[in-house]
Amino acid sequence: MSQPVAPRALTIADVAARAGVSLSTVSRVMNGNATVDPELAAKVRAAAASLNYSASPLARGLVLGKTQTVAVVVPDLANPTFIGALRGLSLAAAQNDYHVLIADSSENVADERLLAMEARRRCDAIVLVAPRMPLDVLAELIPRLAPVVVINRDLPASPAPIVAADYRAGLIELLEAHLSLGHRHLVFITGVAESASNANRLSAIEDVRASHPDVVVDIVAGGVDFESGYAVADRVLETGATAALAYNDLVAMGLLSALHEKGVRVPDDVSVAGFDDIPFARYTTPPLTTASVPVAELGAHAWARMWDLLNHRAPGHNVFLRPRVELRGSVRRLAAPPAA
Amino acid sequence: MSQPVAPRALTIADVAARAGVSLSTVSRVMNGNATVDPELAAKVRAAAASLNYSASPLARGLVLGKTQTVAVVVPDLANPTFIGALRGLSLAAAQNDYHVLIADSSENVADERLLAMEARRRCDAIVLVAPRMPLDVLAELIPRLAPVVVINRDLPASPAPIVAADYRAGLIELLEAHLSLGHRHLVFITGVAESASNANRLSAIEDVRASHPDVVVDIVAGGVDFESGYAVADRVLETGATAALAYNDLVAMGLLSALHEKGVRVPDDVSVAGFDDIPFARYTTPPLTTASVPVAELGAHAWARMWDLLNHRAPGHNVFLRPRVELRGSVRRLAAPPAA
DNA sequence: CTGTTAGCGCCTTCAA
DNA sequence: TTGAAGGCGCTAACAG
Repeated sequence: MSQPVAPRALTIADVAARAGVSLSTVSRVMNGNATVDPELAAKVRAAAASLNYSASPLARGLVLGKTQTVAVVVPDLANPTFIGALRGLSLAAAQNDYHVLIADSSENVADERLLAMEARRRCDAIVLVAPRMPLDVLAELIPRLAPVVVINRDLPASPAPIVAADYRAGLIELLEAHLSLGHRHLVFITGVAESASNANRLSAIEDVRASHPDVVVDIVAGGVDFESGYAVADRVLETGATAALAYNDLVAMGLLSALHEKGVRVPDDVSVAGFDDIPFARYTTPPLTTASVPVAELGAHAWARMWDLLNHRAPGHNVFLRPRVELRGSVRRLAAPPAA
Repeated sequence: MSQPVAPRALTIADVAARAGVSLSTVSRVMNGNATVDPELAAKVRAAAASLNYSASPLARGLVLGKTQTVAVVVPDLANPTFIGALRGLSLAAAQNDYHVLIADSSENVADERLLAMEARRRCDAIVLVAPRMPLDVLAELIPRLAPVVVINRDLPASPAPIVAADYRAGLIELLEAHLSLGHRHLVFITGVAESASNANRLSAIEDVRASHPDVVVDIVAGGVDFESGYAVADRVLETGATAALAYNDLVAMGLLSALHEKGVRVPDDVSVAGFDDIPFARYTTPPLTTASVPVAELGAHAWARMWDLLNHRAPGHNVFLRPRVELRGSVRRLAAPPAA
């Protein structure tokens, strides 16, 4: 036997009948619109309360042309970064009585375009988290999805507000932190070659190389997951670097694990750092030094921009959050500092 | 300047005009309903295609009384279990052209009821993940939200289909696995006392105690997070148990960390196990033995039940997924087994 | 200040 | 087979 369905909700007509007024009066009272005779208003409110009435969002949406809902397009709900952003956004949106629809493309870049357009039809706006979407597709898509807020992409002259972490600046800070600790020979484990965020990282390295001619930064091809980090341990060690910086925490954790198995001590034999500060970074052995990306804040800022857009206000300036260096046990000081 | 909004979508009237037919004909063609003259149908389809028309989900929703959307009520998007379920559900729902609205109560049990009812108004059904919601509230709420599917609660004679992990059975298996490895003195670190899932765990322990009179299982009060595990290390060691089983992986990881700092070797000095198999459990040092809860499958099963409900079919039987023991490096064999 | 009317965009009887 | 008309539940002009 199938589960009985909740009884049909009451309509505005039920309330009107109960209160002995017209539909419009009820509507007005419910929306606090025009002025209504206090006595009637009270009657209406009483009727609505006793009937436990609330207006159908669907019907309101149709006539008002707005759904009180935004869709978030994410590539993969398994990724802590996206979840964090989703969470931050969802909480902030709820504060403004907005709802969040999720559109998980499950890493299928090809479908992302359609998915977003589809989602847009049932929503008032789109929050786009699409790290892999080609720039030209993005450029064509944004006007059709508007209002849109873009997370973690740096689009030149984007018509859509952008909220992103500044991975480049973050990595520079992380590299500099290593230099301050006396490291002069580093090795960076890359992500996937094609990705924009990987280019960011490499550009940061160029920057540091240029400003510190005495420093060597080797590059080892890596990946984005634990296994990648695990796999490159030998190549990392071969460089002879005193510190290894991984594309992200997952890779760093893989490296940590491989080094542990090989009997290479961290940080005594080699220092290791990650990037992102995912929830478990602080719980590795030793705790992982990393650059923390405030993912929930990303979501909250995205909502702030979105809220402006929805209210036809100029959105706040594009915001780039600087990841913060979290120095933990996996990185050690190389030379004793001069006495202060 | 505010971002321009996407142009208003075309209506069925535009298509009708373009094809030179009536609205109803377009509607029929779009829905493949009544039979339409093939020639006309072709014209309509051509018009729709050239105009890039698709029906307004909002308007359809209003007249059809269904939104093609379900809401998932979760206590906290930061919890890997809920995310896993959400992901599994979202992917499965998408297969059936259904959309997922998230309703994050941010652990606010008091608001959960209202949140769910609110969400229900804009959706066709509710998936409820509410581990802390009192039974009586649940009982009162379910009929009003129907159709509903409940995740990870074991309600006696529930009118709503249930999809859950069998924590009790899982813990028994995990305990037995320890016994097979020669452990005779265990210690269990509890979660929060009030929670139903904690009661499950304790009941599992009673079960094992009863069937193995020679085995000692001590109990230490713990919690649900890393810090709790970290804090109870001394009390765990004081028991003299050869193996510690934590309420969940987070607690186990905290314990692991504290033991490491104290110079207590795992698993040589003491074995440690968690529960859940969160994504990072395999990456601890040593890799954490645990009982893996298939969270994404939970979501997929939930959707299957939901799909039945939505199609007025009797839903599949309630399903309890048995967590699987994942024996990893954090637990060791105590006595050499007799030669086979 | 209140009620009547006309849609929002679509689907579905009902006649033709 | 097709078109016209009514209505899903609500809001926003428009009269009164």
